[in-house]
Amino acid sequence: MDNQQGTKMTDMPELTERQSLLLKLIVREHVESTGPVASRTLVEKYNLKFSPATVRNEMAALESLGYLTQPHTSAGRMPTEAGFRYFVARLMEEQSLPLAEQRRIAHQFYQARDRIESWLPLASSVLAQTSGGASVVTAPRTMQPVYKHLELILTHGRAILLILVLQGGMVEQQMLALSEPMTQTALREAADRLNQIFAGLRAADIESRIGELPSLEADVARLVISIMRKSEGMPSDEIYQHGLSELLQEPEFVEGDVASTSVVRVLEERSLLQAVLSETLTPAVGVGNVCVLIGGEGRWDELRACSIVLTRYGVMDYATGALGVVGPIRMPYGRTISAVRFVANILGEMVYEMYEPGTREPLLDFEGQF
Amino acid sequence: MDNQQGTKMTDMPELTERQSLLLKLIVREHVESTGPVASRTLVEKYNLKFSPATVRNEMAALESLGYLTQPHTSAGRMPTEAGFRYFVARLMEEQSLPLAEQRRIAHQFYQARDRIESWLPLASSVLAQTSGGASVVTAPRTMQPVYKHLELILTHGRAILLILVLQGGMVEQQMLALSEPMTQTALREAADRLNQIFAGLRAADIESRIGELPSLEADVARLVISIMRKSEGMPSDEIYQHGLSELLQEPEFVEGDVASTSVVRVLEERSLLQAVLSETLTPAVGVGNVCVLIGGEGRWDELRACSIVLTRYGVMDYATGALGVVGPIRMPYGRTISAVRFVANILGEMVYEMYEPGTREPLLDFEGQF
DNA sequence: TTTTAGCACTCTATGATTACGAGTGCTAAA
DNA sequence: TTTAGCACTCGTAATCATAGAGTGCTAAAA
Repeated sequence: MDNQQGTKMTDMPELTERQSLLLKLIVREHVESTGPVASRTLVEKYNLKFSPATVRNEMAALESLGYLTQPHTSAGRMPTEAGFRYFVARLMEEQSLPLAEQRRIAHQFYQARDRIESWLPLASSVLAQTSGGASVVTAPRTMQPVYKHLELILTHGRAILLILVLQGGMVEQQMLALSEPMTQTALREAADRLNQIFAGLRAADIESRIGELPSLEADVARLVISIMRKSEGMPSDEIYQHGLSELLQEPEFVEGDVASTSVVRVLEERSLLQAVLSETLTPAVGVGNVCVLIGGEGRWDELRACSIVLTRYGVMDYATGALGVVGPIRMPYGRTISAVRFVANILGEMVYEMYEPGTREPLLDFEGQF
Repeated sequence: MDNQQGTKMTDMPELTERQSLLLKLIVREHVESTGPVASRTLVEKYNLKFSPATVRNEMAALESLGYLTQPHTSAGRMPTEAGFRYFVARLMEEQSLPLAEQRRIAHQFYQARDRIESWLPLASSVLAQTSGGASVVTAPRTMQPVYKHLELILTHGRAILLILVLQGGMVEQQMLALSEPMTQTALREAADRLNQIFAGLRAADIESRIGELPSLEADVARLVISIMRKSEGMPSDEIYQHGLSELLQEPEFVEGDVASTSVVRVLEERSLLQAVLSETLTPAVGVGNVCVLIGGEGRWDELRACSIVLTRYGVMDYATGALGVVGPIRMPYGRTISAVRFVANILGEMVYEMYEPGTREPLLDFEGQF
């Protein structure tokens, strides 16, 4: 199970069992306390069978392996990014959400089932609350968009508003300018003709039939194709987020320093966010697979101070979006990963019902649950 | 000209000419320097005809009127919120944007004219850059929405996706559940019938004709009415913002304190933001009127640390949105107000062209300018 | 060979003390 | 009414001493 990305497992030296235990405890303790953790504290708090001195020796070993650091000579140790990575890859056990919380969340989604437009904001707010970090949710996009309906609306002289409805109810709109003025009636007829020909087709199919069309329709068709193509590659730019203010209260961000500013910038600058989302998710991991980026992984400077837990949701090869949590590097990964996976599953289920309804057993039987 | 809201002008005691001058200079200086300003500094920097001692006397007077404060006994004075309010209402002169900047901005909008979906993000980013604060732009909403086109898409059993296109190209979507299953063809026919009857009508008109319809169509029509009604009152929940990270770098927010957190929360919590936007804008000020909220005006706790410069844009009684800048109380109001007004004008122009094209002289002749 | 007790050492955090300087308020004279 | 002069206040920065937390090392114990 390779839920790490960009880090080869083989890079990681083996640890003895005791070292593993200690690293695990140090991470746990550090996540709780925020600060460096001391040998004595560990021994006392976890009733270890060996002495602080032994712990110190092991700590020194873990430090020379690059998994721990000291802020200064006479402080305790805290995990490095590599330490967290090792932890996530090898030591962490997933902490699934308490059943009561799962039910509460499922119930919220159940109640929102008819209001499509509220799905993503809900997912975002649930994720933020559950994880304590800032959540990010992108709208699902079809990998192979299917034409459903086109609407052409005259706005001004030769200016037209084009509204394209794709299978699954996604709506894209764009303006275009005609080479010569037309009446609304003529436009309507043109749209109807295109709708008859193109309904149910993909971009490639439409392209192959452009030759048959008169020039106006052909122009429109080309625009339609470009819109459909655009949605193939990138994640949607419809992005929902929540919980930034809570995130900024985390001790590592109160410094008002470069750290916090860069996090805000990541969440604000959509292009940057999209880059992270898409580059991470392109090497498609399977459904249910969650991807963890720790400290920007050396690739994103703005993320140096934080970690991201990400996954795709939706129906693979059909319509997927991304969904994740941004938090401090010192993050309760086990819990966050569960939360992300859980919300992704519910949301995926709802999207699935929407696309190819009633053909598979739901992961979560909403109706049965209440 | 009453561009202040919620503060009666008559509350404001008269100031002597010299006091006005000093308040003006103190505000200007404080905005520049961030800190309290000293009597000596003022005299030297602005070559005043009177001595620091005189300035101190006047300052004491202004302080007892409530327009100035001292952080501590031996510091200079800085304006209070009331001081800023007086400044904005009486002393400030608007500083219109440099012509070059106006041109640059107009050019950007001109280039984006065909991509409707980029208008608001562009407005938002321009506003943030120009003002140095965080910008907020809501999508325009029609006060009296006009039905244009309806689309019913079968998704699953009795579940339907309803897409409603309003005049001006606004698109609303919602799910609904039918009482009994139907085919896509039947739905299409129903939608076509409704489209024929309702095209060009308002909610009230539609309501009066519900009686004529068979039950399915009547159900759908009721939903359509509720959607149209919803858009009458509140500002759109489609909100664009930009520049938060820059705002958080302002000295009053680097403290990572309550102040900065509450600002982030305001911008994040849409319901709160909508409350501010709508309550402020309901007592409709005329086009071109800009509204200034200083320090939350005692009504919004979360805004205590900041000011908002807001205006409506669009076509009154037809389709309007809100647009504004959130910044520190210590804000260059003259400049910000100009920026807000300028962007609102351009955006209003574009919306106008879209709604009722070619019938009035454009405020900004895009094409002529390049 | 591994573990551990003991101790010296290092570094930070905290508080007290001091000195400095910026800016005012007041008074008395112009 | 204005202003020069001066005492006074208060915050900031620097310096210093101290306490305490935690380690690293050494030598003894297991």
